[in-house]
Amino acid sequence: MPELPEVESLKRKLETRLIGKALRRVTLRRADLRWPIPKNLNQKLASRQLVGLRRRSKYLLWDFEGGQTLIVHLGMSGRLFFTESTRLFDTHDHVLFDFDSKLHLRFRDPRRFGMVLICVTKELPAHKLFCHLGPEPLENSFSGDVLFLKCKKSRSPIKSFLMNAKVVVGVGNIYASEALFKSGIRPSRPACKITQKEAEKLCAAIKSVLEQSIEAGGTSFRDYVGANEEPGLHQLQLKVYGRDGKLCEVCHHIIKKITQTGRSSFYCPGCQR
DNA sequence: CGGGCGGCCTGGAGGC
DNA sequence: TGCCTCCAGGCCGCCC
Repeated sequence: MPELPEVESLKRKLETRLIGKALRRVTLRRADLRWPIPKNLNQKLASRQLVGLRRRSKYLLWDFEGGQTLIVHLGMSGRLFFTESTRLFDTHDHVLFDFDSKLHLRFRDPRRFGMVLICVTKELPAHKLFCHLGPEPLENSFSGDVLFLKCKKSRSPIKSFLMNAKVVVGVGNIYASEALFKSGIRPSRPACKITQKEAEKLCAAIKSVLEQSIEAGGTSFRDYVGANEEPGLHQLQLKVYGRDGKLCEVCHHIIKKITQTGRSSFYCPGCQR
């Protein structure tokens, strides 16, 4: 389940090998993902040079010369990886990107929740996927003050609140649980009951949990692998996510699992108030 | 208008 | 061992 750190790690690995390379050919093997993949990808991108890779939220943005940007979202089970062979395909290999220098990249997504779209680079900020997004959690535009002001206006449980992309982007189920553990806040607390001090602690916890995960190459809990199909290592550092029934490393209470707005949340009843 | 939830998918886990 | 059910979850869009 790729979240922000997984997409960021992937971006860093891809850019060292792909920036400046020309995309020779795009082959679309299956277009019927949840959002259909446009059939004219090859027509728009073939023989164009990749001039930049960016990440916004969990979207990977590929800027090509000629002013087109490819938008890729890994959804739940999406993978993007280099491959030697251009022949052996899995049934879930939906798009093949053949770059110069025999760099073959493959987009595989068994659950087909992912997205591969194209947009004119200049029109990206106004695109409906991007125009309502909140701040990037690792940038200065996301601060304890900003979080506190937003919290005051909402009675949603803080865990659901953090997963709302209008509040902050890129914080999914794993890192929301982990950041709340780190800041000692129960996931069920109404956002408006968070104090200024707690908002500052929570903001810092979100940043540090995400940064540590990027450092470890992301979390490979189920589906995520890196550009060379290598798993991330951050799952080894998880304190509460997926650890229900086990003992908290800090206070030895039993970690609990609850459901909030249809998603599982994990917390320590001893550490989180 | 904001928040909750259903639908989209398939693989893997767990129960019988 | 095999079949069936359930669960995972990001995001959109509908509905209250």
